Amino acid sequence: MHPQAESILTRHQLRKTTTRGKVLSVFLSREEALALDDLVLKLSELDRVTIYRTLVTFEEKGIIHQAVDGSRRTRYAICSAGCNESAHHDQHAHFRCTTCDQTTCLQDVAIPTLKLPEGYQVERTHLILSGRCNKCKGKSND
Amino acid sequence: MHPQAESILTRHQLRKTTTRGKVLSVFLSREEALALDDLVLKLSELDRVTIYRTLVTFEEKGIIHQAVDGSRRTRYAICSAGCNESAHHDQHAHFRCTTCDQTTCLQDVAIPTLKLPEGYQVERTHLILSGRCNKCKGKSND
DNA sequence: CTGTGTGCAAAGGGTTTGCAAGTAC
DNA sequence: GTACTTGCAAACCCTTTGCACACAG
Repeated sequence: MHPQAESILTRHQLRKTTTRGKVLSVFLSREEALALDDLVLKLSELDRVTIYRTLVTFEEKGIIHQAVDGSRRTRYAICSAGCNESAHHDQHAHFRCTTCDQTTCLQDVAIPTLKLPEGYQVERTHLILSGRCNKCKGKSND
Repeated sequence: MHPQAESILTRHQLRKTTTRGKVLSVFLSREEALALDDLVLKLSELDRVTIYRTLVTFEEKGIIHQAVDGSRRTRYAICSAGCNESAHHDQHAHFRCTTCDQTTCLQDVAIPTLKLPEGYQVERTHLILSGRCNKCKGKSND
């Protein structure tokens, strides 16, 4: 198992299983928000539901968090060092390509501080840009 | 039929049916982004699929647009005067209450202009605040 | 009268749960 | 050995499509 993956599992008091190691490695290797299907595709030897439950566990432990991207699928991104079960530091925007349906973390686009309206207790903020990514720019609209 | 609803249907060259009148009235009466279920609940005399298709038609004509809110349901909000089939002016944030699952249009919270990263062709921007609304603030976490 | 709209039935796509066998510790 | 994990089957929720009847223009 990837040493970084192992250390994450230890830190969060989770058993070091092959499945968890593999799922974590995928998250560690890319700056993308991944949907269940993405993982199933990359880890075809694993059962879909097992991956699903691994994601649920990781989310509960604060290892990953959901990244709202305006698509129908639930996507997850790995938490930064500052995240834990109760608080997440994911204050950057996400870009969703409507052509290839890939969601990228835009680490450089911070979510600006907003004048919050009264009467709302805001817990999370999501900033989503959607359109076409570099790869899909040239493609036709079909 | 609500005169404003009638004028909207005329303007978009749609037949003035009872269903469309009723659906439009609901949108005109509130500053909320509505999911199919919300409409089915309020218009229980109408068929679910009929309402669904009405929403599809309205969206195609640029009468309503989808409001991304991070929930599983597709929600729609009525377009402002400046909207049409191809361009939407929905540059305000949305607040989603994770307790009552209601989504409000925050007309006063404009989406700030962002320094867009290179290589992305951005078409739409969504800003979502989630947490608890005024009504749900006091409620327990269960 | 003709083409659009509506209702009912059923299929699709993604997520979630139940249960028994397998594995970390 | 025991509690946690995994795999397979199936339920669920919401959205979408097919088809026949109803209605606006």
